[in-house]
Amino acid sequence: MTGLPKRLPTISQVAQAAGVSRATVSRTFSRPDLLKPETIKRVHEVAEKIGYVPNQVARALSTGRAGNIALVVPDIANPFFPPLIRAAQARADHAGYAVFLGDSDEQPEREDMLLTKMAAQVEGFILASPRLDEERVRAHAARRPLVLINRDIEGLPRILMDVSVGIAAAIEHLASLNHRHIAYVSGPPASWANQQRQQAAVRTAEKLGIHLTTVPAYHPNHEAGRKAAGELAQLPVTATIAFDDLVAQGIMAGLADLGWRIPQEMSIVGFDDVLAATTYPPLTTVAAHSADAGTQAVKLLTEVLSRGQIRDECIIIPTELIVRATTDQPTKRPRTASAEPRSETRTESSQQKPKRTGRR
Amino acid sequence: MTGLPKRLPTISQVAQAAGVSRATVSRTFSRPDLLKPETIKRVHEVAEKIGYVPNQVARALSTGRAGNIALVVPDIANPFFPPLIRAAQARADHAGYAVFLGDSDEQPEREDMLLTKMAAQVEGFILASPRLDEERVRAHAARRPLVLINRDIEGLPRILMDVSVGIAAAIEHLASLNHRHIAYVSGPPASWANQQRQQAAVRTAEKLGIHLTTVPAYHPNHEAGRKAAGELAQLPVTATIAFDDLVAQGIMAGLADLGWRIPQEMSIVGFDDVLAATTYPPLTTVAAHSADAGTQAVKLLTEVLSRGQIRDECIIIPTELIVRATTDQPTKRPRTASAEPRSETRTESSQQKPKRTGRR
DNA sequence: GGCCTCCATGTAACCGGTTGCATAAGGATT
DNA sequence: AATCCTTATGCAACCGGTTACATGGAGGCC
Repeated sequence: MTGLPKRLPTISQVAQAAGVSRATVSRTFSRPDLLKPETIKRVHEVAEKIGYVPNQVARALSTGRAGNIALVVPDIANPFFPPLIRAAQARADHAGYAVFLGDSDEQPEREDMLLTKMAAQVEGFILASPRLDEERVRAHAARRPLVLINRDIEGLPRILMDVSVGIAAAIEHLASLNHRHIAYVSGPPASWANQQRQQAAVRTAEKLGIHLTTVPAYHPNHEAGRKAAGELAQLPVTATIAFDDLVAQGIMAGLADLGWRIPQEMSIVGFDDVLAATTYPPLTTVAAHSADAGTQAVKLLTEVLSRGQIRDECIIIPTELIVRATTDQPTKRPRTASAEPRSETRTESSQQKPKRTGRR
Repeated sequence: MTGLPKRLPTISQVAQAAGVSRATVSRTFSRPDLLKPETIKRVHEVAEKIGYVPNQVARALSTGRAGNIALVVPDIANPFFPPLIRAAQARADHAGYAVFLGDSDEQPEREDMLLTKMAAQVEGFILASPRLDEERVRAHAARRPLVLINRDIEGLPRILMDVSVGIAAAIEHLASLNHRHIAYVSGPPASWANQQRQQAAVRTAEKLGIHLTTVPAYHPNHEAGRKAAGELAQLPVTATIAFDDLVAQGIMAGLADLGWRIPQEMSIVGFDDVLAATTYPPLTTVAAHSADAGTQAVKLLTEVLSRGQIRDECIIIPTELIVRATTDQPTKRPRTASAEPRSETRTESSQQKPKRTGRR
């Protein structure tokens, strides 16, 4: 048990020890071009010895530039975000900014609170998949430059993902494999991302003359997918597109519990490509390139910060189908008469299979 | 394209508009007990109208208390950390602190840099699984209170996981299922966590008279596990304990590629319980309760901050075996003569199975 | 009524940097 | 030698809060 660390060394201490003014020490670290090389050297030596590092807080107060940007996400634990966060950090670092990360826990009020508290400590905001209503987002954008990811609010710079390309590719891929009736397992109905994906799916299916049934999953996680599997098993579909990879993985587990083989008895397509290569079998999915979104957001924000102008820019990140091992031609189910109408029969048969009972 | 947001409203503007001094406005937000209720009300109204929020940066400069704590992790994308981060945030929030998150990308130098840059903006540090050498860690601890997670440096407050209990339980569990020869697939040899786990495994195996073989995986990820699976398949082991869940999942995928059935032909135990319920079959694992570690770390740090004393405290978080569906009694492999010596034969036979060829 | 206390608020210094302006020294120009 | 320019550095105000201390008015007490 010891006392707390004393205060950090200050510019005054360095100035005194080096026999120069505070201004000179300050310039050593911010505008060395104004000083004699030997002065710089001396100050650096003294600073090193004392353990002085410029105080970012004081610097922020006097310059108004904190050297930080805020990145707010709804849930760090959702695997969609970590790659985005890493990429954002890397890019921010590159531009001399540190990233202040906030997790809103999916709650709009927490999002609001975080933005308010952070406002003075950061130069700008990046809001990923914000849950806040448009009016509040605009209010925050009026205080600090703000870039949106996965949310389309006119007049604000934003990074969007063009889901339609990827979804269309996925459905075309399934169609070419001879699937004629597929399901879309949705995410949170209120989510902007879900609306985009669902609409794109409906539109493409219509165009290709494919029968599409929507099954709700509400929460975008494994468990919801697992539950949805039960419902899927009763539908006459041979392929499923899930809201995201987590849901897809849950569906795979749920169907496996019912004894279904993938992709033979059900083709599965995920979305986001965040788990993709780690599932078994490796998941066919629509890659959303979330890391790119993080990079682009920071790039856009730092441009706004340095140019002093807000650009009503909208950067679209293309999505892309990645075919792995969960999609294949539909096969007639060996255990039910192939042409037999549907659900009841199929459900029964799948329930006859021995069910795994690992505890959860 | 519009101009940047103007400066944030300041205390002076509020003071002027409310007809009081700056001190009074300040007290409205920090020591309201000193003021008349009606004054508070008036100031609040004015502040609300102007959109004033106390500037954390200025406050930090004058009080020396930033209201932030730093949490540095080696890799956000490793699923071990997000739950820890969330829990830490929640607890910090509770205590009135915001969390400044840094990702060191597993690089000691980045870790060093982050801590240096953040020093003035935070009141204390939490270092999760730090890669920095002990001397540097001590140097940072001398500047700001610091709590370690998963690293045992004497004299510093730290949160450790008692891996031995969980590992012992895992091996006893396997022993009781009649496994006599098991493998430990290690993580990074230099990692403190890996050393702990490996030692515990060796010790327990010895005590129970179980034959333990170590297989290196170097990187703690899915791919490394997948590679290790090839090696495992050639060993006469019937069960495997992996460095973490990611590696375990990779092993499962790798073995599945070779046509092995789990748990019938190989029992698998993971570590950390970060994926556990989402794999298929659900993974038996040693839960490390990483979220608890986050909570405890923040709790310890805030205590240190408010008591003004550093406690050389070491909080041990117990680990616990969670049995799911990847462990069972070893069965004789149906495709090889059960008593037959080993590897070559077994390897051949597994390669006869049709191999899945999803592209990666 | 005079004095003391207490309460609510104002005054001004301070936190640790940055930066516009002033100044001094040295060199070049004429 | 006087003037001017350039370069290197110091001086002091400022960023937006906090807080020790000062002040003034109201109420209590003898």
